[in-house]
Amino acid sequence: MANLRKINRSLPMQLLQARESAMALFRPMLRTFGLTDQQWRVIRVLASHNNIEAFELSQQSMILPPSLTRILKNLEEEGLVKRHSDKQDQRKVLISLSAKGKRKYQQVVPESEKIYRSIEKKVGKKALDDLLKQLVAMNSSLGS
Amino acid sequence: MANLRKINRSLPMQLLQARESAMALFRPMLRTFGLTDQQWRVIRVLASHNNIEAFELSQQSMILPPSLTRILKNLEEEGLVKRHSDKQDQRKVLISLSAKGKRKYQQVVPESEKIYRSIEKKVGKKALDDLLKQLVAMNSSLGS
DNA sequence: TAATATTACTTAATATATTAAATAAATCAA
DNA sequence: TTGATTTATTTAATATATTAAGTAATATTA
Repeated sequence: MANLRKINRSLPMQLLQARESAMALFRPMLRTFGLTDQQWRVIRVLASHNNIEAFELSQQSMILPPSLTRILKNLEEEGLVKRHSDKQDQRKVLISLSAKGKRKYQQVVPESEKIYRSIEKKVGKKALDDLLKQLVAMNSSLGS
Repeated sequence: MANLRKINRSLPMQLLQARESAMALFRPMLRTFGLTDQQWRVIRVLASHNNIEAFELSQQSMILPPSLTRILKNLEEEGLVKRHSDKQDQRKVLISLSAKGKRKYQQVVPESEKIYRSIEKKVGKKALDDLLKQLVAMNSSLGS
């Protein structure tokens, strides 16, 4: 049967595998803090914004709005985030980290940095920087 | 508050975004064939193996066994794949494409190639080749 | 300004992801 | 050869992904 390019030369597949390789190093640490990958993405974005709109948060954390709705509900129940409705525009929901959420973030940061540095060590700092640059370039040329 | 590296310099985040940028180009085409991303990954692996073990298929398609179980169940109900149990080792399940599955694959291949070439054009063939090489290198140095 | 359209989010329905536990067949060790 | 262990897969439970449809508030326009 005529074949498509070998799967190991498929860009989306290699990206998926690369992401898995990387996340596999972070995941056990996140789990010890009781966080899923997605929850950590959300908390991380929130840590650099006080009061961000749900739509913005959705974009920056790469989580679609319906998923975000449930993730925020769970994070709110755990007391890590707070939701307020925008006074100017009652359709909008503004989200921020609670004090507890900020503490959680501060706890995770150094562990995350450790792992990031171990990746830099394995892959090589230059190779990693190059890769990041290429990914950024590709993302912009694919019009993300 | 002390911050982690900017999220746009995070490797896992860039990989996620890059994959999304790429898949966004394939997804509408796959949907016109009634296929999810994962179903297509499975079919694609099956197309280059006649009779593959579930575990091997899981590895090559980057889908964990519990997800694969359901995906195969759905593909089987649609008549695209067949399952047999291994005569030598009754624990194993061997999977293959049906004639209908092969036809589906043959229909998708040229459309997929078109999209791949359009990506090559946007990103540049050399840049794309370099990126793939770096991803392969990273995957092996992270011991995937 | 009333009808329409748009925006921002949520709900619903189905598919997949993740972790743990269960099952059944094969292998190993005493 | 039997009992314990390992292997290959499935089931279960909960979380997230995706698409479509729904809701309420805001903006537009005739």
